[in-house]
This record gives sequence, C-alpha cells and structure tokens, in this order.
Amino acid sequence: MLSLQFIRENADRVKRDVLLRNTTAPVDRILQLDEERRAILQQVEALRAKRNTVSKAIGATKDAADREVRIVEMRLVGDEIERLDTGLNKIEAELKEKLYEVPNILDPDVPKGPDETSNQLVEVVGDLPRFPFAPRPHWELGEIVGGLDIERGAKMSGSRFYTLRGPLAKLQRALIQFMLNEHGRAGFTEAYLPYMLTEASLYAAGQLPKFRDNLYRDFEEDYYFIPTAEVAFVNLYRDEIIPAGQLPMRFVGHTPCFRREKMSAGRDVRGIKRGHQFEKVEMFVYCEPEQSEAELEALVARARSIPEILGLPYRVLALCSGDIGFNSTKTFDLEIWAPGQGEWLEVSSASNCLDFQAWRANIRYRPGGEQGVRHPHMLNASGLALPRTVIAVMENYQREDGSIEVPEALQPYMGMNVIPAVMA
RNA sequence: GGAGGGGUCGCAUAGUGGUCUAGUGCGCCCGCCUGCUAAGCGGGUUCCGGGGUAACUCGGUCGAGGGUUCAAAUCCCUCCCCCUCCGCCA
Repeated sequence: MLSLQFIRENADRVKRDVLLRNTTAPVDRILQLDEERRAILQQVEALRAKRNTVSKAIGATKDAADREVRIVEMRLVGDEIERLDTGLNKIEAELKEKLYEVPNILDPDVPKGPDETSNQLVEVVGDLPRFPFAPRPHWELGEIVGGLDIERGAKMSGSRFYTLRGPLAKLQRALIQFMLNEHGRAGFTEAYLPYMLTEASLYAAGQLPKFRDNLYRDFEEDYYFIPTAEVAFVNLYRDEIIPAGQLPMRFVGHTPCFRREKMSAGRDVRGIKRGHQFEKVEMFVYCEPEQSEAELEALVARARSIPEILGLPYRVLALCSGDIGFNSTKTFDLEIWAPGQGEWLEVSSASNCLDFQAWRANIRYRPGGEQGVRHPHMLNASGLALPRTVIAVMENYQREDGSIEVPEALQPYMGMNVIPAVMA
C-alpha cells in the first residue's frame, strides 16, 4: 500500500494515477478519515497522558481520602478515553480497509491507455519461423508424441487439468532445471518455499482482499494456495527489519501456482495454455530505492535470456496504465511466439513495485551509515512460466512428422535430441 | 492428535498490580583518558504514531488480540509460535 503520509502529500498524483489505471479508489475518503483520526488522536492522547500522570501519583499517595477522590476522577477520564477510542478504532479500521484498495502510483514512463490494446511494443526478437508445412498446435503434437493427456486430467480433477507423461513431462522438468541453473549462475539465490500460506500472508502481498475470487483455499484451515511464488517471496521478510549491508537480495524459485480462473468457458479452452495448476520459475528482488530501476532492467534481461538461449522468437511489451497490475509501478511482459496456434504467449511479467509491498508487509531495512529505517523496493519477474514455455518449444521445434527437436541447451537435461513421433 | 515447558530491548537474563521512565550483563555507537592496544570512566542504544522549523515532547509497543483495574510485563480469556516426550507418518 501507499503510506498515509505519501497520499497526504501527493493526493493529486495518486488520484490521477487511479484514473489512468481506469479504476477507482477512495482517496478522498482516506484524506477525510486521516483528518478525523488526527483530531481525535490528539484528544485521546492528552487524556491518556493525564491518566498516566495521576495514576502514578495515586500510587504514591498515602492519604486514603485523597486517593479516593482521584480514583473517581480517573474513572471518569477512563470512560471518556474509552468513548473516544471506540470512535478512533472505527476510523482506523475503515482507513486501513480503504488504504488496501489504493493501487500503486505509476512510473511516468508507463504508456497511457485504458486496456491491453494500448500496451506498447518495445521490441521483437528473433524471426518468426516459417514451416514448409502447416505447423500443428501443441495439443496435436502432444498426441503425436504421446505425452499430453487432457482427458485423464479432466477425469480426475475436472476441466483445465491435464497430465503429462514421458518426454513431455521430462521436457517441463528440463526447462525448470535449466532456468533455475541459468538464474542461479547469474547470482540469484535459489529458494524453496511453502505452497500454502496464511490469510495474513496473502493480505501482506496484496492478493487479498481484492483477488479472493482467484485463490484456492483450504476448506477448514487458514491456508491459501499460492497463485504465484511472488506471494511467498514478499512474506519472506514480512514484519522484519533487514540488517544493513544485505541489499540487494536476489532470489529465484520454482513453485506450482494455483489459480481459480473463473472466466468464460469458451476462452483458451484448447490445450494447456491456461490451467488451474501450473509450474513457474520466479525471480524476486529486494533492493534499495535508488537501485530498483536498474534492477527492473536486469530482471527483464534475465527473463529474455531464456528464449534467447532456447532460440524462441519473443517480444517485449510495456504494459499501459490500464493493464498494469495493482502492485506495480511499471511492468514489462515477455511473450513467446507459438506458431502452431498462431499466438503470442505471455511467459513473463516483470514488475517494479517500489515500496508498495514493503509498506503493506511491514518490511524495513537499515541503510548503511545512516540513522533509522527505510522501506526497500521489491521487484518480481517470472523466469519463465512453464507450460507455456513447453508449448513454445513444442510448436517452434516441431517437424513435419510431428516429432519435436530438443533445443541444444536442453539436450543435457533431456538426454535426447528429438522427441519422436509415436503416432503418425 | 495427547502431555508438559517456554515466548521480556541486537543476544543473555531480572522482573508475580503502583518505587518499571522495563533493571543488569554482553554486544554496538559517541566522548573522556591513553605512545598503540586492552582496561577504566561518562553518555547513548527498539519500533510505530501524534504535535513542533527545531531542540524536544506526548501516546502506544514485554508473541498477537480481547478483558479486569484509577493503574497490567505482572491477573483473567482466546489464539499463534518454539522446545521436550508420546502417538502417527513421506
């Protein structure tokens, strides 16, 4: 969230960015509540100060009658404090709730526009492959190489589930290993994380209350399934003060992700592009505010290195104000071309969230050689999302008979050069 | 899941209703003293919020949240976490 102080001092900017995001947020109500809060706070704190002083005096008073007079007086003060406190609590509860609804401010570089049609194409890298035959979509290739089984996934778990077996299961694992190793080599610390988090953790990361409809949760206990590893990474340092000299901290981890995609039944139904459960390799950075712009560039470069090494054509988009995520001030998406289904697949989203999540999750750090504490900036980027990268490899490396070449970088992980066609 | 023990300032500990403005030791920071170092001496050392240009000041903060009281680290209730043992188990 944005700090109250920031909203107070930059109200116009905050309101303008909310409009640019094509959304709404109760900024005026927050400003009003803030003023009410401070007015009451001054009264109630003055009364508390009085009670503290007098109560201490009562302890030191020997005269019983004198004590009794003061106790009665303080009883009245106590009643008044309670009355004011009740009002204050109500205001603070509403204030907190409303603060949770305000999205991050926008970086000035963010293109303006109401929805995804205004996203800006930054760069296209690699030539789109030309095939001397009609390239097949991955669900057909999956049948030919005999590793994709959508029906049995649906049988055990319903629609939007599938199973992989044999070389395709192995291809996914190879990609995960490959990406973890690549990012690890670049200095990112590998992390293994919980896949279920408490409700408080989901609030801290900004998933709740807004995205409740997209989350799976345990029926009886306080556990939510992570929709992305980002949620866990944010909570790594929740309610902590990071000692001086530790930033930047760069992490990478692989987790499954669980999302309730309650979208219209007709969209993205073919194949495995969008499921309720998928794998993802995620990068996450904690850094000092002065570093976050450079760290975002570095994260995008990290993410891009994967399709580049794999020889997959991709493009980079700068998300516009209407499409950018709630927590983010600036986001780049990476999309890989899938020639079989003739579509760009989003495989990464790299975002600078500034100190937005740090405020929400109560994360501070000690700057070296300086007094006090500051809020770190936090960034995240997929590196990359999995079944989609599997799709991209399958569709870009397919051959006429439906067999699939294994990109050179993956061959050591796969132990094979070609995924053979077993059904013609 | 059962039984017991425990959560206090960076660390270790003291504190069972008012003398706690949470003490002491260690660590750390500043200063004094000092050929150097060590020791010694003096001062400082949580975080959040309010007021103030500032010096400063007020409130809150002893795992979390409620309650009792003029007054709570201390008493009561609920919850969380950690440790030991038993059960179960990948």
